[in-house]
Formats: sequence, structure tokens, C-alpha cells
Amino acid sequence: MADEELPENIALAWGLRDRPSRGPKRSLSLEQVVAAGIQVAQAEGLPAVSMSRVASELGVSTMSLYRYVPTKHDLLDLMVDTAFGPPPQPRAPGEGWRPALARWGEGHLTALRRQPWIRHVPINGAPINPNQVRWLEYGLHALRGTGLRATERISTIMLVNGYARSWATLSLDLAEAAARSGQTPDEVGMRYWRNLTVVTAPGPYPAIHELLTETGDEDDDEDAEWRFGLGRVLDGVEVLIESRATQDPAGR
Amino acid sequence: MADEELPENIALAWGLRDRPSRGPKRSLSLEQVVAAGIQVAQAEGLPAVSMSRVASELGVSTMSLYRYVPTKHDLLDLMVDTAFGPPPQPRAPGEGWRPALARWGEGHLTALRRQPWIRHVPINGAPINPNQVRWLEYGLHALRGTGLRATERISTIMLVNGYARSWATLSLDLAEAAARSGQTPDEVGMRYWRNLTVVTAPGPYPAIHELLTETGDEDDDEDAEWRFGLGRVLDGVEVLIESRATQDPAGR
DNA sequence: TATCTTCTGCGTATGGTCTACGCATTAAAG
DNA sequence: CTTTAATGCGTAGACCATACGCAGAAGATA
Repeated sequence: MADEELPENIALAWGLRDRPSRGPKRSLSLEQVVAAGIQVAQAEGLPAVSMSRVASELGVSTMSLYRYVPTKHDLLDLMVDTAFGPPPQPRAPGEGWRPALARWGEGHLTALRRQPWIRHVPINGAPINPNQVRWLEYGLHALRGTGLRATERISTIMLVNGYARSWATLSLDLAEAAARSGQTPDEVGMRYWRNLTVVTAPGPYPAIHELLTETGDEDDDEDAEWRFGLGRVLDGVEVLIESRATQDPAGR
Repeated sequence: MADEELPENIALAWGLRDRPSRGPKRSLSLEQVVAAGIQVAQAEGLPAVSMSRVASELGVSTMSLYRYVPTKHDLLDLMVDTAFGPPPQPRAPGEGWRPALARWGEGHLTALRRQPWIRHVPINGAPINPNQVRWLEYGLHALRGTGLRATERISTIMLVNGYARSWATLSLDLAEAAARSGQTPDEVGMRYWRNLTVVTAPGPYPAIHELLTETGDEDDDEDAEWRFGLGRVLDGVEVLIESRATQDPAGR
């Protein structure tokens, strides 16, 4: 196997570890450690995930964990990859790129909503862990045959990915701030607008005041804003794809 | 002044603090504390910003800082707001929404590039600090008279903001990973593709392999991908604005 | 002027964090 | 049976944020 050359991180995540056959049996598996970390994060939030907390969850000592994971950050990366899980149903044979890519974006949102702590794990670099690679495959697959070039396909899925992540972060932050203060998200939103009104009162902020006086006829649908942004992104992609199709049908 | 009702955070950021006229003179100002924090973050990265590090930078004791700032996170918020600085030149009278909004997005990227540590400060909630509010004003101003509704204007600038932030994060992470390993960003990119090739070799990843075999005719321009994504986003917004203009010229 | 009141800076202490190092034990390989 | 490597873990070091309380400074008040 060509698992040489690979950094320790990656080999670990893909299960390409050599036989540790000489010493005593390990009392745990990497999967158990990762699962315990996820459980703590899910139950008590990411700040509660310390090595000692995870270790006590498993009934072992703190330092034992370092026989399974080189560093805490590697554990977090593995937790994210496992918690994200595999991508949704891939693009069906007759399906267009747009619904497939929309489903991809929704999948990100769903995963982040189900495990809100994921958004607080700092991103290390380009996606290389197993599930991340599967999501990458899905996203690229959705854009096959659209006439977009390689760099354009990558940029497009990064665009959707970034939008889903930033929107999920914003809406979850709001919801958690609400829960923390024992109010509904609507109340927190109202309080924000009121605070904004107070601080912008003395200064020249015409566009903000215009916004504040436009009484929003509250859309009940929680996800209307999400779908709005996603629609704009996909519209922008569609403009490019269609212009390619008409100007240069061969896909270059 | 209507500075009652405002949370401590916000009052502090807007300089709406009451007269502390009774006791001894303070030996520092809030601005000095924030500036010292920024200096440490800029020179040694965000993890180096501890209360004791900032205090020693100022020649005072650790606990003295808590007379200026309620908690460390409030200090970080103030640091971000100060480091971001004011937005760029606002939309000129005859200027269209699109170049103005593009400049807004570029401004985000420039600010994040100049102070890369900003991206590691976790976002607390909706923008309420002075410079953040100025950026908000700018963004909304750029969309005045486009026929977009209030929620649509907000969603649009959140979209551009999220894109700029996520793209800056990704490109800076890559650059820092490169610097850390003493390689050029290109080398790190090559290494990533090679690692991806290795791990995807045994499995079924047709779209990724298609991507990997498409030899990218390397675009020299570093920001080509950034401008690609921004162009798609703005195209998507343009589609909506134009459809509004033709269907409903009155702006709803 | 003398006292009161409030605010300052800071010393101490608590309870946490990650992880480097080394040691005794275990179990498979030769 | 010996060799060898891997395991779990105890100890310790170097940090971290911040709660609490105290001595002293200086404006407000009598």
C-alpha cells in the first residue's frame, strides 16, 4: 500500500495505520475515542471537550488518549468528519445540476444544525478526511457536464459550501444567544434592532434608518432567508453555465 | 442620553460610559488596552493574546485589565472592530450598486488579509460595534434604490460578507500552512492534490479523478478564484434586481 | 479642612487547560 | 524463554481566565 508519504493525520483518518501487533492489546479503538468526543461535544458543547473530560467518559486516564491521537486538534478533525457523516443522495442520472447542488448545500445546513458544535472547530486546511472527500466527490459530481472548467467547479462548490457554513453559523449563534438569555430568537432579534436604533440615533446612518422604518412584514418561514441566498448563488452559477452552453457548446 | 437599556458591551464600544470621576485617575485608556491587544495579535497571532501578555505589554498587572474590560471576549470584540477599521469609499451619487457592493466585498478581504488573526475570533452575534455598524450602513447604502425589500437587502449583504469571510479564511489557512512548513503555497497545493490522489485511489471517486486528470493550466493571478466567486454572487443578485425592475418598477 | 465615598491597581488563589517525559506492565515474535 | 515493542498511566510543568479582597488615591460633601 502507498500509505507512506502520507502525514500521520491523514493515515489515521483513513485507517491506514500499520499493525500494532507487538505489545499488549489496546483497550480502546480510535472510533470509540472519537465517538466519546462527539458525545461530550453534543451534550455540553465544544468547550467541554477537554482531553481529561473525554478520557473520563471512557473510564481511562487522560494521557491514554495520546496513544490514539497525536494531538487534540487531530481528534477534533476526526470528530468533525465523523459527525458530518456521508453526503446525501447523489445526483441521479437524469437530474440537473441545480437541484443536486441545492441538496448538497441543504445537506451542509442540516449537518451543522444537527451538531451545532461543528461550526466552532477551526478549519485546518483543505478537505482530506474520508467523509469530507465524499462530500467533495458529490459536489463535483453535481457539476459534471456543465461545461465549467476544473477551477470553476472547485470555486463553485467552495462558494456554496461557504454560504451554507456562514449562514448556519449566523443563525445558530442567534439561536444560542437567545437560549442563553432565556428568550425566543424573535425577542433577541427585536432587542438587536432596538439596540441598533439607539446607537445609530446620533450619527448619520440613513440606509440603516431606512431599513429600520421599513416595518418587516415578518416572514414566518424560518428558512426563507437561507433559501433566498442559496437561490441567488445558484442563479449566479446558472448565468455562467448558460452563457457557456450557448457560446461554446463543447465545454471547451 | 439614552444609554440605559444598553448592555455593558455595547455601551463600552460606543464610549457611552458614565463619569468615573470619584476615585484616582486611571493610568490607561480603553483604546490603549485594545491597541495593545491588537499589537500582540498582529505580531504573534491570536493564541498569544492572553490577559497577562497584554498586561505585560502595557506594563501593568494582569488583573488591572479587568477594570477596563468585563471579560476577555469583550476585549477581542473591540479588537476586531478597531482592527477592521472603517469601510471604503461609499457609493458615489452616480455609481451603480454593483461596483459599490464589489468594493464592499473587496474591503472585507483586504481587512482580513491585513490582520489575519481576525478570522480566528469567534463571532458573537449580529454586528453592533461602531465600525461594524459603519460597514453595515455602507452595504445597505449600496443597495438603495434597487427595488430589493428590506430582508432581501440584509440577506444580500450577508451573502457577500459570508463569501468574503469564508474565502479569506480558506486562502489564509492555506498560506499559513505553507509558511509553517517552509514551503510555497503552490507546493502545499501540489502536496494536497497528491495526498488526495493517494487516498482516493482505492475508492470510487470518478468526479475527483476527472478533476485531477484535468491538468489545470495554472492561472497566475492569485485572486482569480476570489473574483470568480464574487462575480457569481453578484450575477445572482443582478438577476433578481433586473427581474424586479421589469416586473415591478415601483420597487414592490 | 476633615470625612466620606468611590474607584484604582494589584496580590493571591482556584480550578482549569494541553502535553512532555518516563516507568512498569503486557503480550507477541524469534 | 528471551527479546522487543506497545500499552496505560502518574507526575509535573507551563500555561490560562478570573473571583475576591485589600490598601491607597482623589473627588464630593459637610
